[in-house]
Amino acid sequence: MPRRPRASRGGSGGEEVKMEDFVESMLNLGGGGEGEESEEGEQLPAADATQYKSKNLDAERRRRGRLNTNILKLRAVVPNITKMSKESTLADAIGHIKKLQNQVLELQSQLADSPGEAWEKQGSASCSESLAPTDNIHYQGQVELIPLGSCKYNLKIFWTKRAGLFTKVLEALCNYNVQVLSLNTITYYGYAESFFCIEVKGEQDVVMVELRDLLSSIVEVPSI
Amino acid sequence: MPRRPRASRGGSGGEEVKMEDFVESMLNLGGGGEGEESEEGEQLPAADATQYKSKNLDAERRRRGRLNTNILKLRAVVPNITKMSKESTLADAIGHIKKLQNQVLELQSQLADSPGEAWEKQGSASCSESLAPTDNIHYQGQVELIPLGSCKYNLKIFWTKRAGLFTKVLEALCNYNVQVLSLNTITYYGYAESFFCIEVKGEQDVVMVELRDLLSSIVEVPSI
DNA sequence: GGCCACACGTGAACC
DNA sequence: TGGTTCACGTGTGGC
Repeated sequence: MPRRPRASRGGSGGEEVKMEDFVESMLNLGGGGEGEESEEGEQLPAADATQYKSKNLDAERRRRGRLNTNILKLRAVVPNITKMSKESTLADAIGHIKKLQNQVLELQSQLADSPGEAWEKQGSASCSESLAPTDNIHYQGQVELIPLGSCKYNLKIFWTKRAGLFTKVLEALCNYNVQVLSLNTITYYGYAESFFCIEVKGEQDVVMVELRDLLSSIVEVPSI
Repeated sequence: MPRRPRASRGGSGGEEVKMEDFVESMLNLGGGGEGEESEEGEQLPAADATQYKSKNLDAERRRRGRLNTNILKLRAVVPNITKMSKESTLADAIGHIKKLQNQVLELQSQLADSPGEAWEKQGSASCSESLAPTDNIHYQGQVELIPLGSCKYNLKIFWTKRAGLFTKVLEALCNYNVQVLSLNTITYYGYAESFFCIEVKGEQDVVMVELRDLLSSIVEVPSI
């Protein structure tokens, strides 16, 4: 029963070919080499010796091909692959995403020239320029999250006042198990700017970027 | 043939459970429901009617479980998932990794370019300083609730800063379905005073006094 | 020969 | 209704 030949996993003899959707090319065998291995024909008493392909045989083949192609592409963008297997490829991708997100956060904080100790000293005058570091994502820097120390962050939010908006921000902070160490809010006509000094307890891992994006989606002006 | 039930993909009725290696828990069925469907026993002429589990049945089950767990974890760290499917999850992860890498590159270049340029970036400058404390406010009525109009109140809270205290206040406000219209907080060494302008939605009935008492019990100093 | 990772075909559930 | 996605059990090749 000639199965599809395996793609010679790297393992010890690391080949590291620039494999790019070559799986698709492997699927081009069409309907050529079919109709053999006539054994145990039991399902239907039709005269043909073939296996009565089960309605979605090639569709499933194609789906598997696409999935494997995506895994290969994923393996191509992740720098350090530990083991040449699907499972570890996914695990490495997860770790890489987390590392990249933390790196972005750290770089943004460095770029924002955060006067960290001035803010941590609660009570002293604090002056900050809320600047949009990069208009990288769709929101224009209305939320900034700047790491301070171990689990502490400065959180700056600039918004236009709307009904129930601050409540949603509070709910988001509650849901992410965030302790608010201090908060300063200034409000002027129609606008408000809040400066949180927050602390997170457990594995903050990557959830801080999630929290930042969530807050951004909350305070961003609704698309007119 | 009772297969494993499917995990009710999000799609329209999005549930968004915090799924974390719940796949592993689903794999704990062990070797319980086996031994049925005795049809076409052709492989070995043993007397038992069971299917002669092919030596690596549960190993394969475990492998599938690990792989699905990793896909779920991957879906957890990627912010915007388009479709709740394995293939698009991997595709989104690939796109997200590429975007993050470009973002890191851009941030690094911006950081390396001119360190003093951050001040010239666009953005509304804001400056806030906390007031000098007039250290004569020792009123033990730490919570004041002043009705303003229909459903609006002024809420003044004075407290000594403690860990997690403000979070509890926020939770209390959330639980009482309170909309925060505006908030000003001033903090000085060890103390903070917050001025909420809040609004309650539905039948506020008597709950406002409940809320005030709850807040008082939260912010009151622990009896030494 | 056991273990591990994989590809395969298939029934079933969901649009 | 098909089309699509999924889990399942199994065969097989490489350590």
